[in-house]
Amino acid sequence: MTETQPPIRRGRGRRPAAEVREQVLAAAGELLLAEGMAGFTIEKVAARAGASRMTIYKWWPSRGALALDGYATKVRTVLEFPDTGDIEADLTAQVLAFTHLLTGTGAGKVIAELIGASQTDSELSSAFRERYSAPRRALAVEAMAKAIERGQLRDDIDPQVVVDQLWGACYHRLLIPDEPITDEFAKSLVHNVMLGIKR
Amino acid sequence: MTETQPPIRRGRGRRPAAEVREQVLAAAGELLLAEGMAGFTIEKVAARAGASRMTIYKWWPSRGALALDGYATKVRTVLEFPDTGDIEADLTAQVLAFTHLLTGTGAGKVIAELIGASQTDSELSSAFRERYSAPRRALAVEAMAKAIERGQLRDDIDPQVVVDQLWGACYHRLLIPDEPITDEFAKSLVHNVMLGIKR
Amino acid sequence: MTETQPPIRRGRGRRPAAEVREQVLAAAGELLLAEGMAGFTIEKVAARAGASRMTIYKWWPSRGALALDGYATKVRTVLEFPDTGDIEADLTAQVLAFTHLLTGTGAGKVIAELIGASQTDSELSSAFRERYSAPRRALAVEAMAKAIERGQLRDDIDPQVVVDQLWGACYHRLLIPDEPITDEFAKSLVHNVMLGIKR
Amino acid sequence: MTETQPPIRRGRGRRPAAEVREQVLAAAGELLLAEGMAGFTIEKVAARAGASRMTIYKWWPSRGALALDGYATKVRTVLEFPDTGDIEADLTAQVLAFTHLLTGTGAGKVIAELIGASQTDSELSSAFRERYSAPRRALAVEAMAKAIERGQLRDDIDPQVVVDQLWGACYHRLLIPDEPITDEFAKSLVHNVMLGIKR
DNA sequence: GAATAAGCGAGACGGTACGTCCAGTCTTCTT
DNA sequence: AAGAAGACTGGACGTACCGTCTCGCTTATTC
Repeated sequence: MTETQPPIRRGRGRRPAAEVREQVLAAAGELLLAEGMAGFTIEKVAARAGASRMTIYKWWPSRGALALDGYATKVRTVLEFPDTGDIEADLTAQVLAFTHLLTGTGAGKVIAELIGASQTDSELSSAFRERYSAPRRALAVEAMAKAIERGQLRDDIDPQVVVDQLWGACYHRLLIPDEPITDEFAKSLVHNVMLGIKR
Repeated sequence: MTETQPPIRRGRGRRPAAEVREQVLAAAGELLLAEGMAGFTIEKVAARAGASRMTIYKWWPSRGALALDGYATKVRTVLEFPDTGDIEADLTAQVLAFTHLLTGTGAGKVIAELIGASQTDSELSSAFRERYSAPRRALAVEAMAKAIERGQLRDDIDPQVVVDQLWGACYHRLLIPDEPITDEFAKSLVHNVMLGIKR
Repeated sequence: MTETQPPIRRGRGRRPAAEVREQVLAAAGELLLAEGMAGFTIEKVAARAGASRMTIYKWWPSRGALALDGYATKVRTVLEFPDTGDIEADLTAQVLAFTHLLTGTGAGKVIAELIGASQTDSELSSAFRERYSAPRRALAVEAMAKAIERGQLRDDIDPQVVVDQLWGACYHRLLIPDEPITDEFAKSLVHNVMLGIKR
Repeated sequence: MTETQPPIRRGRGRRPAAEVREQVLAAAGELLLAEGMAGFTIEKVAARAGASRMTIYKWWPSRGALALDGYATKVRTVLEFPDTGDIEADLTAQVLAFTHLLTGTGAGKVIAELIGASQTDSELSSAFRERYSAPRRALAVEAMAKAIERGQLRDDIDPQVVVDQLWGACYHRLLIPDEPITDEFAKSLVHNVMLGIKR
């Protein structure tokens, strides 16, 4: 059986869109991890992918949108929020997982730069919210809603706000690194908001 | 307000450094408010200020650093954290003031873009932290430390974490606007963290 | 006149070659008159004709060849050189007719641009000579040959050279417009070459 | 005496305009002769000259204008029309010199392509006329005017028209090569127009 | 009080990337 | 089986800024 390896046809004619998209996304992801958003250029992505700039402009609305897609292709994180019945434990686990993602791998820098770029790239901004932040926020909110039903949390709180106080606090230290992101920090976040800081 | 008075054409010769700096900063501030970071260009600042690009490069290490300086010149916010003895009221007042700054004026967008640009501009990043975020963080931490001494707050909490849970949550909604920044939100932030959300 | 009628969308399937050719040529002629060679693009012709670029490439070897064909379709000049027996009158009439063609309608600009493009498009160059200039040259040469036989012209002259001195002179003023093309000019051309300029 | 050889400074800073212009023109001339107008690209000229495209756009209004300048730099023909007192001999000599220029060297092709490009490049068109064709036309006209004064030519002729019948005829065969450009042709041109072709 | 040094404005330069246009090639779908 | 539709590479276009560098001035400092 002669492994007819994927030919990766080149030259001028038409190629299956899927093949091109795949190569472009791979190149985008690699470049993003290698150089960060500062060196992330449509020109460089095109060169790396062996594709034409025109093709990229046809499929992606902005530099940032391409970067996000490239990153997503590279990382493809699982989207889950296990419900053990103990909301405090679950929140702690999730926040810890998030801080580990931010600090443990190169993902922290990339996410920070994507959020940074989204401040002046509305295409990236909406793409990031729709495909990244909003779904994650929804999962956490849902888990807390269930906990309220179970009577584990007060029923007069807004879970959306709690999300900002847990994950938003982590983003804060990521984007404005006055203070470091540690496990202690992650645990304190949950602890504070669960028990309150009032004496 | 900032009466862009006639460019004061002074010929090409040497001018006092102070005068030049002043005009450059004014121009930078105006341009930042007018076009945002996206259109904020050293070239445009130089043209607006009637200054040479060389001069700007001599005094500011990066585009972002210049933008921050220009913004600071334009807004020059007061730095204070009144201590009434009631920590909950003080925190609420401060967080509300902050959200009003972010939403009420054009400052929100500028701050967001500055933080965004700081992700790929280390000069801007450190300048922002040293001159903007760190001092404000210190004030809030100090206020909470006093409240701990007064016995109003538990003594096993880390005020630094609380800062992230209050101000960081606001930054979260500013930078990733999945949810809006409202007065209700601001008040809930303080309330949640003071009493805790556990039933 | 040329009523650009609605593109006749016919779906994607096969169409009779003749129909396609006709529509492409019509589109080419219109576009040429409308925008000149500068804006004459295979892409635009295809769009105007509702045809595929591939089809055009299959039938015409170059942009210029298509333009020439389109022009010929649009103008379809009569090819005649009436012989009244008076060679001087006939030459004057023909040269005048030519200058009127060049100046009176938009044809002058188009012919000039076709000749211009033919300098870097060998397909266009040979097509233009074979289908346009050579036949006209032959007619004039033939008329003069007859006049030589009739004894109206000297028998030691080369009619080919005279063609260059009459029509070539007109092309000269068309392509390098230092001097205008007037009736006076046309008449002088014939007069000079008939009688000579020597005292 | 350490021969401080001309450094041909490179790098980013400002270079004397004259030096850059010189190198660009040299590159333009070389490229024009090497590839003709078809391959004559601002991009290639810039690369060859080690200059920035922006610089070229700043100094030359169009591709054609640059090509003409480059050609002129490369060839720098003498501009003269010797007056021996015998107008027929002088015209013959000049026309022959012109045909030799067109056929003997690579100049013919280049001139043809420049005239060709000038049909869709108004900057080139006016530059060519002002700097190339008009002065040459004026010289020939002046020589004939003197001959008229000397009584060698009829005083009712327009020298401008004669120019078209001599040089224009040559351009005709250059641009629409139905017939070749030979010495015989050149001599016939003058002969025909001097004596007339009428029997 | 005149010479000198320190900057400054102006702006050109090499570069990099942008976003666009078209050429020419190739494939898939449709009639 | 031919044509439409249209995606693809490639290359040039003209533009915008970047950061660097040189001029010619003008002012402030020094002799």
